[in-house]
Amino acid sequence: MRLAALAQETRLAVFRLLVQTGPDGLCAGDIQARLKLAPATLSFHLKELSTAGLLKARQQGRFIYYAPDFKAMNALLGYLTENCCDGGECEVDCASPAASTEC
Amino acid sequence: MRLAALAQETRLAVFRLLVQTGPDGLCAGDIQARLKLAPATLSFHLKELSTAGLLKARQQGRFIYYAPDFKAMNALLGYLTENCCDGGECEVDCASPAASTEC
DNA sequence: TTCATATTTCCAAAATAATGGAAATATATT
DNA sequence: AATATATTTCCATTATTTTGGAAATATGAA
Repeated sequence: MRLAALAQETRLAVFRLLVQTGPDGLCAGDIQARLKLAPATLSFHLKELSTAGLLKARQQGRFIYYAPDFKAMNALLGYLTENCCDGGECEVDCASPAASTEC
Repeated sequence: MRLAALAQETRLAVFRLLVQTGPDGLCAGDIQARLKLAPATLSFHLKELSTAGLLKARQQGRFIYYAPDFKAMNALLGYLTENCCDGGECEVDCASPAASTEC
């Protein structure tokens, strides 16, 4: 479950760091250094995020680079508003979050 | 943490049911009947969602109606894409999820 | 091949969260 | 006041998740 994958401080920090970094991503070691995590801990969370489909990994020599899967991220955002107000019109501002146009 | 509040099957089911129902919401008993939850269990999750700021409760007689706080929901969606690609332009489609215009 | 570095897997301990029965509270109706 | 219904709180049990040390694996460099 993707939401669950993001619903954990450490994993959210990892994901957001990668979102901010962009498509090139960061290798595990860099993430570890930036967020000060034990290797095993980071590895666990990277696996969770990858399994959830939120991250894409690519090996480059000894390094493994992780980057967000932006498509998956979008799907997740869409999911939350799906069928809002029973599919009908609604006066409430339940779409187009401010940041969604800033990317 | 709002994400964490939604990252639990039962709570997500409750929230989505309420999103689909709209601003009028449903009383606890109706939610309970629809999702077949033990009263104590539902109460626990409603409190989690409320504490997270995702639900608004209004008492009406003996009943307590719960409805989504759509503003909070939007803030949450925005949060995820915040600072995407370091604030710069990015070719990746990391905004405007399909469903966000359908509400 | 040997050594160094990057990352993961294994595993067990610790922490946190979910569940639901039973009792408590709150409101309404008679 | 007595009774009925809606919902919550209390609490103990169970289930799940997180953590990180140590060992294993993988890749590259000398």
